[in-house]
Amino acid sequence: MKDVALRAHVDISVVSRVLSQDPRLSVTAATRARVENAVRELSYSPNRSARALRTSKSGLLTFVLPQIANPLYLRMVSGAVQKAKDLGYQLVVAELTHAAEQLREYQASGIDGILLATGGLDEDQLGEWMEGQMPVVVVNRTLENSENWSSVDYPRAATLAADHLGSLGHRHVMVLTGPEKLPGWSARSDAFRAVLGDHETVEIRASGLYADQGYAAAAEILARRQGETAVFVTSMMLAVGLLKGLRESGVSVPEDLSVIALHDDDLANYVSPPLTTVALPMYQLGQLSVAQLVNMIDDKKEGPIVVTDPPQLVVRGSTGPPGER
Amino acid sequence: MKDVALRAHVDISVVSRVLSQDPRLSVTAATRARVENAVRELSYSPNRSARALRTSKSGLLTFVLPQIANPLYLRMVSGAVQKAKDLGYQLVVAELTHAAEQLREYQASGIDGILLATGGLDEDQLGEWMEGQMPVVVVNRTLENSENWSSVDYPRAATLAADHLGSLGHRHVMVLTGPEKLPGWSARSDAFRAVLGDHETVEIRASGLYADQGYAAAAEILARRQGETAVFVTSMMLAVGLLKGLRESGVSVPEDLSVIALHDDDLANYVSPPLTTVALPMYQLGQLSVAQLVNMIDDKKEGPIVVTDPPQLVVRGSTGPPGER
DNA sequence: TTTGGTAAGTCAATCCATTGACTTACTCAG
DNA sequence: CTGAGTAAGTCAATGGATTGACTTACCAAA
Repeated sequence: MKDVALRAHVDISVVSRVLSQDPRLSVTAATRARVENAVRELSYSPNRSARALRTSKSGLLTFVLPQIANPLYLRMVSGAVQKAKDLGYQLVVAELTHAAEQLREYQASGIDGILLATGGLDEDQLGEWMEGQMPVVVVNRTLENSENWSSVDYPRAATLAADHLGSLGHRHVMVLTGPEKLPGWSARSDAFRAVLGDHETVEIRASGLYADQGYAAAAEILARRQGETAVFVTSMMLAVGLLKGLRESGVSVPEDLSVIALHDDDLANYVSPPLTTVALPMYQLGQLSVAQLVNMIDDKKEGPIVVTDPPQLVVRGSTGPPGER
Repeated sequence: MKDVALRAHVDISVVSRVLSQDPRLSVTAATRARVENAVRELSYSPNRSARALRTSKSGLLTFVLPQIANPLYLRMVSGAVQKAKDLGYQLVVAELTHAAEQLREYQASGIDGILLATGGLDEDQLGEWMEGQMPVVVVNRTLENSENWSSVDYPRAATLAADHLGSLGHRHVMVLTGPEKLPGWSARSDAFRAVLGDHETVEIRASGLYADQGYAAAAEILARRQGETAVFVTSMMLAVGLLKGLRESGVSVPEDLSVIALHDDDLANYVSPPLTTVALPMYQLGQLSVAQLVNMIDDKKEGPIVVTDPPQLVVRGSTGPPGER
């Protein structure tokens, strides 16, 4: 920066102010141009560490994930990386371990804010994260005691799925959800019930959110089935496992049983039969969550965010008209 | 740090030296203890930005990926994150865009080193990355003009696959590989040929490394097939797509054609039939690559790394004895 | 001609840790 | 008792950018 100042024949403070667009500085156009040229000629770019030290902002955000290797999260991460870059931040990824410990660490390492994709933490556990003085946005779920969350439109997605099944002629449907009693989750199945009518819908809880647990849930689904002709699954990986379970039990999809799931991924194309899904804008969710977090960091207040890009029904082979039985 | 020094009745330079284990400092055990207590009591931890400024080391590594959402890379990323944390670094993720531009950016942002998972760059393009003065480790492939790469043992993995097919009775096998003429890739199929004998093996090149391209390759495989009873696929996602292509063409796996692929992922369980694979230690690859990169940063010389954990054959449903045709 | 006001910059402290050079008080050999 | 040597610390410059306070020169109004 000193070199730039020298070359432009100004004080380094002018350089700093020009670069950071300080409104309190007034400069002639000529001076400004000299500075900008010097910056270009020396291909100068400010030292992040120095800036971080002075401003006590590191320009780093951490995205904390329960497990890195989950396709669902990746879209979000991808969107978050992109947006972070646009806003001048860098995104560090980390796996969820112990809240208190991790928080201390991030505090110490000068992270500016945290994106938290929890999958399966209850509000108490989340409390630990929110109580620190570090900005945290909880991604992909709603929260009752806080505004710092972001989500996609699950009720609407569930409605889309229900409409699809309804229009195929299904009247009795089971719901397969994850283990938690999370506000977000129940909204999914609530919206779903609304469309198909009020009668009792059997809801099965898988013990997790991954394919294995969906596979394991197949048995329970078949055992408790009473004339239902379709299964609505609230998370794609569960459905992938379920499909395998059904296949091995000799249930043919969609003739015997239709399956539809929330969330879409390329993978849905490659299971057999290809899985009908409702695609949700997870990339945008990542982007908007970063924007929201950065706003918090900058003390611009902002409420919760629900991504407005509409869910898309992706019809593949796992849904069809109910068979006559 | 000043507070700690005050509390321990020493100069802050003593604190600094105790904390960074400077061998040039000599202190009495008592003084050292006082410092350590003060650190604990104030739960002090050094300011990363200040340290970064002073030492011009940011403690940040960037893992550059062609696309974040690929399960293969994720294991590596996961291992890398873990190891980086152990070594006191944080891992930033980024998607591959334009080399020169990205390099400048990382230089400016004070990144200490780069892990580069290229999938499909040729050595020229890689050259751009290697020529800067920034430490770069190219992950998951070999390089001819540089020592800065890390890989897993592909020849051995290919041998395992070949042995498996051989012991099932297959004698004529096709190979489906990715598009590049990369040293790493040909090593895979070379080792493979060695086991099954010298006769010409038909090698099909998919136009990419993802499921779609495997799907597209199915047609070519069937067209060029001449009595081969198995396909060896050098990358799992290709095989996943291939399986779908074969299914749609009415080829039954493994009765008509066995399929075996390199790399394993949970996903292999959920395609139909479940895919037989050779699992490679990608998590360890991520770990060791970080270790290697950090050594480079610290100027400890280190050659290329090949992860020694052995590949594991994972037999699932996509391989079987050749059918009589 | 003086005064006030403003545009255009400049000054210098500050963020916090690191590190080469230096001091001080001892101990021990001669 | 003296000088050399060492253990145990201390001093202070340094890294690069930011920012509140201050200066200087010039113009316009009275």
